Amino acid sequence: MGNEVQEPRTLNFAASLAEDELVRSGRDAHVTRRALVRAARRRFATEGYRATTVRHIAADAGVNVALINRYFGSKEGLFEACMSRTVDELDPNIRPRPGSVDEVIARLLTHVVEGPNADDPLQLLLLLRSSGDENADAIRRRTLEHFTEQLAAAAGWRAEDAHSGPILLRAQLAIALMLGLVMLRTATEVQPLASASADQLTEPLEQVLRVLLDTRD
Amino acid sequence: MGNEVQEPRTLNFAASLAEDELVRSGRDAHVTRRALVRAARRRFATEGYRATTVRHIAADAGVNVALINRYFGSKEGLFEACMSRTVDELDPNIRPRPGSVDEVIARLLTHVVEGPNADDPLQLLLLLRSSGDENADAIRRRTLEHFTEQLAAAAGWRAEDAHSGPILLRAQLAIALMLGLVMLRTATEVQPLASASADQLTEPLEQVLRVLLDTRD
Amino acid sequence: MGNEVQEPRTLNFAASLAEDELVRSGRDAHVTRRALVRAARRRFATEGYRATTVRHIAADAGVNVALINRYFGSKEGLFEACMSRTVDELDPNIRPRPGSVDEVIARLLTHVVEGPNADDPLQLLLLLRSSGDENADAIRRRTLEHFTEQLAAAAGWRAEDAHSGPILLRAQLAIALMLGLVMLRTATEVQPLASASADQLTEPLEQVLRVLLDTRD
Amino acid sequence: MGNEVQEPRTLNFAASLAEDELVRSGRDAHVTRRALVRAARRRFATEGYRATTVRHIAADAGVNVALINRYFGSKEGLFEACMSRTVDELDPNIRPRPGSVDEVIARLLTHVVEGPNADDPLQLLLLLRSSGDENADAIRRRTLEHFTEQLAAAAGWRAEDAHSGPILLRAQLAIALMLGLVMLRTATEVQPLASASADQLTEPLEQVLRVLLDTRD
DNA sequence: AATGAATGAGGTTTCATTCAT
DNA sequence: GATGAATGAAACCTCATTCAT
Repeated sequence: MGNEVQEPRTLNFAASLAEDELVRSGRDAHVTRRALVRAARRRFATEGYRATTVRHIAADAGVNVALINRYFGSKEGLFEACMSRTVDELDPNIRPRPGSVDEVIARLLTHVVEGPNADDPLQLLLLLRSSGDENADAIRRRTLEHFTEQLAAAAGWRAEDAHSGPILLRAQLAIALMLGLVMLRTATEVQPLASASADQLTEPLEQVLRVLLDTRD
Repeated sequence: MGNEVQEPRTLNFAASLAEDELVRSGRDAHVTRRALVRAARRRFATEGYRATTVRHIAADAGVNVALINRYFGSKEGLFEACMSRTVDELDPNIRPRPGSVDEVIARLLTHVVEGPNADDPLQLLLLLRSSGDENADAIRRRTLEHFTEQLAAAAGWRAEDAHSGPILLRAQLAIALMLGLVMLRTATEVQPLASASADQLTEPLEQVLRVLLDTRD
Repeated sequence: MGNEVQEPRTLNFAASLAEDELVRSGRDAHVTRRALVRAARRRFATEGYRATTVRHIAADAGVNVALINRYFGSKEGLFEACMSRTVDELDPNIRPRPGSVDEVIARLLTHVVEGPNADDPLQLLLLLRSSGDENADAIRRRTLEHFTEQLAAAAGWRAEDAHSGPILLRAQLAIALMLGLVMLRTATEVQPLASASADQLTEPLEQVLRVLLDTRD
Repeated sequence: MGNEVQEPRTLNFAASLAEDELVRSGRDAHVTRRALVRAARRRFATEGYRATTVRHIAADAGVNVALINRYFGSKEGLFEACMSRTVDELDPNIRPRPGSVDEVIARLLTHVVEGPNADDPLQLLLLLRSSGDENADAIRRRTLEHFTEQLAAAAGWRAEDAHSGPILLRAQLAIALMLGLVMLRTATEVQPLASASADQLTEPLEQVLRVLLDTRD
């Protein structure tokens, strides 16, 4: 009564959670935690930290609000948890593996424009969202810089090579492009980008990324 | 824990306002309004709509909080005013003028990386910040799309030419890059991008923008 | 801008002020004071003290808000002035004059249901409105009691006659009826009372008042 | 001067609440809601909507202010709840039952001057208080008109009888009298009405009501 | 382990009032 | 004498959090 939680306009948060996490049988701390993190990540990424209320998150996850404090101590604690999990999931994807620059670019594109998991691009957005929490923000910044180095490394950057400085910057520009792209597609939903297909995006993006990252002559 | 309004760590908002606006002579509505819009734009752009409090804005501008409501009706009204002013100032800069694509690119770079006015890049960020206010958000989206078309037009796009669809998308990718870039430099302040000089950025950016926008064979 | 004063739904306050008081030539303290009191009385009577804002009053009177404080010290001071003026204007009307009870009743009816001046009934309402101001409220109560005694006197009440106590009570019931009537007609605007004509009201009211006040056997 | 919230001088709000509602056992939403409605009704009725602050209501009820919003959404929501409850409690009392006009009059008198529950008369006052809330005000007016018809029906009024129009008006005059009476006794507390006993009031009131409502020749 | 009631801090806004011009 | 800018107090409301069950 006078208490309803108004739903956002464009994303149905709860609906997109895996069913086994939303419809929980009742008492399983582990499952509850995961459901909360998942719900929180979507909200934080798309709406920002301050605009996200813990009640929304709890409602999305289908659990009681008080559990957020019980499990994560505070809203900021939950944000940190989201960030850490994002980092954990991101890390294996960006680790430079044997393979040419082309392969790195392909992996990046997959993650950003045609991820099988719809949450993949959202994880990137989380790296832009500040919570004001010192700890989380430190993680956030460190992750972005780490990400930059990984990408640069795949493009031939060597920390000990003073000459390769520009590569770092170029890698970061690539990241800037990806972040801007996801932002416009997901949070801002501006056309025609928001409804562009993976096919339409692949060509120009590949071109740009190659210009930035491919240093072979 | 968690609830105090923390002062931003990296930007000294009030200090960076033009002195003639901070040290206000006293009673001049016009000056006060401008001081408020300036202060608000910085806050909104760097911290987002929700995280920004009217008290902070007023403090930055050196005036009483109530004046925000007096002059702009509400926080949302102030946001709209910021947006409108941004649109007004942005528009002449992005209008396609006689000149090659190169010139457009040059103007864009100037605005983003070496603007004489330190607030220039911030204006772009406003275009990413949602306020929840229907009106302002509509303006925001429309501006982004208008911006896209202007940029595309400079690159040879013609609305009536069905074949030039991809150009629109490419122009928007250029915008995504610019927005991501400003975001990382200004709000996130990630290294090495945040402290990169205009010189360092110009070359790779020019290259990328030309790949995206220059359709001459 | 964002500053408009919204007008009430049913009464056009400013419009009903005498023209010579609204369209003031400029600088005449006396006229300004009267315009303010008139405007204030309407607002206070119909909307209550707290719901009335000094800005509305000033707008109705067509003068600057600050003048209220200049002339009356405060909102409460203005309320007191309204009350006093109401008392002054009411007093001669209720003074028992030579004549039978019938005449008193006739005068009362005239004042309440067919006053030539549309503001007459409103003055009564003011006697119900509390401002929280000690002074004004004392005046208010005293006036009501004085009013009661005057009416009772006309009906044959003598202060020194212990037996005539009930007459006082009956007179006050008559006042209660008048106040309730004006309230329902003016502030609440409930049908069919609000749109009943003087003709329709006269008969039943006369009957009731005679029952209450006419003690002749 | 002027701005402090002054405590009412004559009614001790909290003290007059039933003890079981003030000394709340602790955590029972149902009890809390009722305590809030009770406290609110007293304040709204005696001081009016605008002059009543939610803090006062919460203090009277002995609970935290935020609960008003939790349970009723807003101050206006609480007002609506008060109104609805008043309507519900009033309705059975005014429904015309088999019996003569005399009986209706007796019931009315009981409610107004010798109600076993001291809050009974206050409920009537709520019908006079406007909140500015469209919804509540519509209910308010409708209730008054419904009340009029019920009373008129008991006095022989038939909707389909064109000749009985005056009865409606007479019934409404009876209501006006009751409202004015309660107003003067409760909110204004003017003497001698305020301290008159039920006995003293019964005779004149009965007389008047019979004149208004008894249409038997 | 989980729930829902309750709290307190802080946000936006309104408004009477005072200050300069 | 009059105006409009500016102020500070307080009102309503939201929300993260804690308390009892």
